[in-house]
Amino acid sequence: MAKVTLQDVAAKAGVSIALVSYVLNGVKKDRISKETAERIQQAIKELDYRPNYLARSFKKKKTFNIGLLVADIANPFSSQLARIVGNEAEAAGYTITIGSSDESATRFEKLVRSSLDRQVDGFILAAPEGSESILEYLKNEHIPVVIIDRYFPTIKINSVAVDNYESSRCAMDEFAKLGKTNIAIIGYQTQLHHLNDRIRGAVEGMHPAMVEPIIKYISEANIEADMEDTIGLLMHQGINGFFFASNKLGESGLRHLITNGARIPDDIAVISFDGTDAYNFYPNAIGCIRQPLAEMGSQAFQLLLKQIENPSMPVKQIVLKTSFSYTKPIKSQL
Amino acid sequence: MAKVTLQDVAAKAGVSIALVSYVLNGVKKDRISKETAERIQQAIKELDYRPNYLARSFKKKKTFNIGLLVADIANPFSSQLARIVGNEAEAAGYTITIGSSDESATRFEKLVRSSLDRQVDGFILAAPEGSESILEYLKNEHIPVVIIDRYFPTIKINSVAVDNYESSRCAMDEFAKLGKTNIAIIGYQTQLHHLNDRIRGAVEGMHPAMVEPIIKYISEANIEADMEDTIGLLMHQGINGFFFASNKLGESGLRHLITNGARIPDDIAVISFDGTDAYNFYPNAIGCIRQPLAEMGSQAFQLLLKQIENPSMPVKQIVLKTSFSYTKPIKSQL
DNA sequence: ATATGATGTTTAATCGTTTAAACAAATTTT
DNA sequence: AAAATTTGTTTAAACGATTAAACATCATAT
Repeated sequence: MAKVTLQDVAAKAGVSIALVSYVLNGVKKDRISKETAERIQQAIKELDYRPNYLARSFKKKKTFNIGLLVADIANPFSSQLARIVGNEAEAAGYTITIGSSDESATRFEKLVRSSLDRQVDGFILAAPEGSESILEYLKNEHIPVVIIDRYFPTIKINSVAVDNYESSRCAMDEFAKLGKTNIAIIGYQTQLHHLNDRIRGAVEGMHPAMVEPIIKYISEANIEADMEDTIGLLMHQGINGFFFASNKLGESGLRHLITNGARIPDDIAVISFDGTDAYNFYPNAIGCIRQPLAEMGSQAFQLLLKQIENPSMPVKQIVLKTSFSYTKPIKSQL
Repeated sequence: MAKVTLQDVAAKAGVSIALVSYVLNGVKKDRISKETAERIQQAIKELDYRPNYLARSFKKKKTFNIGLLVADIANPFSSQLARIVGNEAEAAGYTITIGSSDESATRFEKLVRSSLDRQVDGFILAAPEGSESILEYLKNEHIPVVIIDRYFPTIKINSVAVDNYESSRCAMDEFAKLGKTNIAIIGYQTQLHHLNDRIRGAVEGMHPAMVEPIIKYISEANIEADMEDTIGLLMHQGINGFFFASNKLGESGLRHLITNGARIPDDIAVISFDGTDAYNFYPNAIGCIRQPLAEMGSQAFQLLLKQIENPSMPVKQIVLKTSFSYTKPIKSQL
């Protein structure tokens, strides 16, 4: 019942543990006699030997485990990312340990520390507001890191993100096409650059025919109440185009637009940066800026892997393109 | 730059590594002189020493890591569970490693094996169809396990689940209240007992006034197409009550009910076992059997913890109650 | 004065691997 | 036939912690 170790295999095959290890890892292949190798393989099979990865990791100082710290694991953006990174990692023989910072820098730092204590080989991080110092620390310690979804202009560090500014700017063309000229831009009250880029992009994407947009900042801790107030107010100000800067904002905003009797898209057009499954339940077409999640996850992991294998790799900041499309509303036959 | 070890701390404090370890772990408190202890604490702080958990786990044969294998990490049921278990674990000083079997027994076994190789202290498992043999194996090896959400009648093993049969049976009373008598029951084509219990419960929950229910089995691999056919067919058979046996079935079913022009709940009432966020976007009230996710996760972890601490603990099978409620549809002011 | 006990600290083995270095035996080169 | 090389295998140290046991030193009881 006790765990089978190299020792047991070696005893059974009548060789030293070193030889078993060599066979197991395929090193010194040319030096080991065919018969011995076979005998060892046989013993491994018969005893159903399974290496103790803990011992191996300990000795080799490599855990094949990476820390993935997302912003909010309950958000489909995060959970899908986790799934993609997980698959990518598995294919490369790595496992991931997922943590959710819930956008708290304190919690984030705690998670980073605890992952470090567990000797992760690297990190993929959706770092929250105020996490610059811990990122600097990781950089100084030469710990492989890839920032995902976000970026921090003051820190030169590997990252994978989308072009938030440009995507938002272009989305305004859609409002223009539909003849919407009174635009409201709903964003978070935040210091995160990638989110503020969305606002900036939208603002600077206004067409000449449009009036000065109204910008509202929602507090993340209080989305529902804030949104209710905001939408209620704006409905009486002739807004005919809403731009929501995140999937959660859009979800909440849409709900309140409906309760306020908005007719979408005839009276009011809606564009959201990213979406959720719930959008597909909505009876009207919503414009969505789609993020290439699969590519983000895959690129982030590959970049991290390169960095793990070559710690002195020059910093690489990958910016991916988004795509734009409308949801296909379910049309009732009634 | 190199990692600070006990060795370094010991050298700095001018003591042996054993003493540092004792201070670190708070053992032999009464034997260590106050001055030495302070000197060591000082050295720990000055060097910013952080224990190598890998080494510790290796020595103590305890990783404080548990494997959480869910059915499908993309399903909110799974991801929320992961979040809850993760928090519960964190509070107890454990980490979790999440895997998604995607309901494949082969993949499930692979994940279990790989977690074992990494020396997890135990498992919380949403075991898929056909995983009995690997569960037996875990049981025989006395590896702490808690099955969650499901159960396997042939295996006596710790579990936390809801009363699927009773919940479904009682849900039929709702149809009765609404005067719905022609019920369609939509389930998965599966061998999983907890899912079939839902069907059985619904069937045996029929009221005398109801006609024999129609039961349809959807293939999980092909939900959308199967559901389209099924709903299309049933709409012409005078069905006025739909019971969906899972959140995903309900989501898909609702979509197709809308496209088929169903008027909910006037003509057709809908009850679903569990729901998703998308349900809240739906303009009509949907009956939902709600699972006590937080309690499931918490109980599962606590049960596992007890088992880890006392491996000879008698098997405990926890059955939790569900609750029933309708979604609050968003009403347009139009 | 000597045995006994308490106090404070160190020694050394151990966990299961990996891997450089040493070694012995067989083979090839001089 | 001695030297050099190749082939096949073993020895032993190391990774960073834990912990039982040993060891001093000092205080107290006899």
